[in-house]
This record gives sequence, C-alpha cells and structure tokens, in this order.
Amino acid sequence: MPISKEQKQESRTKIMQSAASLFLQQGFANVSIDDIMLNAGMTRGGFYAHFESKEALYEYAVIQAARDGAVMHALDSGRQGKDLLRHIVDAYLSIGHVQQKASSCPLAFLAADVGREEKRVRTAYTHVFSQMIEQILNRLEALKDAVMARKVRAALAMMVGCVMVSRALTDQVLVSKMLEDCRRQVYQLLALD
Amino acid sequence: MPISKEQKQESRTKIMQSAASLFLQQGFANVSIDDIMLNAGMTRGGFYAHFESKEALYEYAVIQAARDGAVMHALDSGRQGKDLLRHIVDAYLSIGHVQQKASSCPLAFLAADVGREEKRVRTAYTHVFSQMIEQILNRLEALKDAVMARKVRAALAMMVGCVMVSRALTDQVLVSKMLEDCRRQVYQLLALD
DNA sequence: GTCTATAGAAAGATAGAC
DNA sequence: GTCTATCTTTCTATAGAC
Repeated sequence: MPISKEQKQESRTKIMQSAASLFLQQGFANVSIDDIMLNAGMTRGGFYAHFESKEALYEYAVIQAARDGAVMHALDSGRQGKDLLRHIVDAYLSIGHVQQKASSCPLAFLAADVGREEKRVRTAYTHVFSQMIEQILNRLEALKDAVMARKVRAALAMMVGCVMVSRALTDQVLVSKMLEDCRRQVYQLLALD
Repeated sequence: MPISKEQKQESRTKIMQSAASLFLQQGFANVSIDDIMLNAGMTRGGFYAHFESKEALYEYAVIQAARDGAVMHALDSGRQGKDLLRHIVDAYLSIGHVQQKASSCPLAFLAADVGREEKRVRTAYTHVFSQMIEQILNRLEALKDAVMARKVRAALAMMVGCVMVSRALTDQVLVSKMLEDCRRQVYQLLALD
C-alpha cells in the first residue's frame, strides 16, 4: 500500500475509534462531527474526505466499537470453555463496567440508538451481535450445541440488560444487588459454578 | 381546585405524556421542545410556563412513561401470583413489544439516555425501577421472599436486554430466537411452567 | 487530505401581546 | 397561560486555500 493510502487509512481508523468511543459515552445525537474530529486530533473540514455524512460513519463506528470492546479482547486472550465464559461474565457484570463509561459494551449502550437508525446501521449491529455469539460458541468446544446456543443468547440478554439498567440507577446498593443477582443466575444458567 | 389550576394541570399532564411518548420513540436528544408541544396540541412559547427547561421535564417524563407503560397496566389488572408473572412476561417478550415503538418499556428504552443524565433524572428512573419490582413482589403473596426478589430482578434484566437488542436487529429469525430463548429461561427461572 | 471560513438550518430559551 | 416573534448558539455540510 502506498504511503498516502496508508496515511488515509490511519486517519480513517482514528476517526472511527474516536466516534465509537464518543457515541458509546454520549450517544449518537449528543456528539458533533467537531467533537469526533478534535478527539481524533484533526479538524472539522477533513471529515468529509472519509465519510459522506455523520450517519454513514455510524455504521463503521458500531463495528469499530465491537472490535475495541472487552468481549472481543477476552476472545483474543486464548481462553476456552468455561474458563472463557467465567472471564467474560465476571468482567461484564462488574462495578467497573457500570461506572467506567470509557470502555462499555456496544451491544448494550448502542442498542437503543441503533434501534432508531436506518437499515445499514442496524445491519452492522446485527453482524456484530451474531459474530460475538458465534465466536463464543466456537471456543466452547465439546460444550457447543443447540441448547448451549440458546443459553448463551439468553445469558447475553441478561448481562446487557443488567449493565444498562445499573448505569441509570443512583442507588448503589441496588446496583450491587443487580450485578450479584444476574451474575448468580448466569453462572447457574451456564453451569459455571 | 379552581378551574384555572385544573386547566394548568391538564396542560402539564398533556406535555408530560407527549414528552414521554416522544422520548421513548426517538430519544431525548432527537426530540425538540417544538415537537413536544405540537404533539401535545400547543405551541413552543407555552412550554416555559410549566417547566424551566427541557432537562427539568425529563425527570417527570420518566415517571409519566412508567405510569403509561404496559407493566403498570398489568399490575392494575388485578392479577396475582404466577398468573400475573406469565401475563407480564408474555406481553414483554413479544414481537409486538419489539416492533411497536409506540408503547415501549421505559426501563429499557430510556436506560441508556438516563444513564448519561444528571442525578435528578436518574433518581426518577431509580424510583420507577424500585417501585415496579416492589409492586410485582407484593402481588406474589406466598411466593414473596428474598430468593424470589433476586429472581425477579434477574428476570427483569433479561427481559430488558432482550427487547433492547432485538429492536436493533435486522434478522427477524434471530429476533424470534432471542424472544423464545429468553421467554423459556425466564419461565424456568420463575417456575412458570 | 487537511486546514480555515462560512453558508444555511435547527434548537433552546426569552420577550411582549392578548 | 398561551400565542407569535426573535435572540443566540450550535450543528451539518460545503467552499476554497495550501
């Protein structure tokens, strides 16, 4: 790849990472193109050399957010079977995930926004969701079957709902209960004890 | 109450209902005060006789959304015990709840937005969430105990996560799987079979 | 490809008539 | 209390220099 093409790709990636991070923290509508570009170390005007509109960027930002997310990193760690599942569940249903807005799960914190977007964005979300399920199942080896697939989907729904609700709550005792209740049920559902 | 006070209250309620409906469907940031007032049958200027700002309204809109929601209506239906639980779960984890943006659960579709708001809004959400759990438990009579409370919280998290994710997905086969998987697990968790 | 400057539209909030 | 009119800010997107 020529130098200029490489540099363009580098800028493009920076923009997508910046957008993914800001959309996760503040929501699509609350982030301006100015915010995205300054956060990426550039200025407003350069944006349209990479994306035709803010909406068009959203599609790629969803995929970028998944790539940078904690679940994908856990999948890259080489863990397998129940060890992998425990690792994902413990990290996901933690106070840190509720409090630190910096590294949040895109499946949870982009869901409401994405549900209101056009088809292209929702298709990107669907792809990310399906791939995440599939990759988890592929690391379960002997445990992988249709029943396990159903359990993983249900467990993921519970984890997503738990962190979403918890982040909106002000009562920290209730947040702790939610995390503990859901962790316990997911453990039981996936037979992780 | 004098006529004028009654009329003011009536207008105020209309504004809150209009806002609750629009915030649920489009998200807080995508709805303008103009939208809210026109949807309530009034015009822009009158807004500030009722609320000091759009943010201040949000707090009351969260409570109004819960009052108008399907779960509260199920609680008002007089059902009790497992019959009530089945009724709530079946209505919640349905294609209708995923597709019809008109009457959505505020605990799910306001969560991401509320999590980014100031304390007053999040306190209103916390109050709504706690009350919903408490009211469900109070209708379970003999079934009500600490273990059941844990199960209800976990079940609610799964239901919230399921409809949130499902509404963002484009693959309708996957949506059906999510709804069915979660319904099955919630039934098992709450012993509704 | 990235910059500064700016056009054009939309939004939150206020002023004053009735 | 509700209306129309308007101030001010902010945003998306474009134009033109380098």
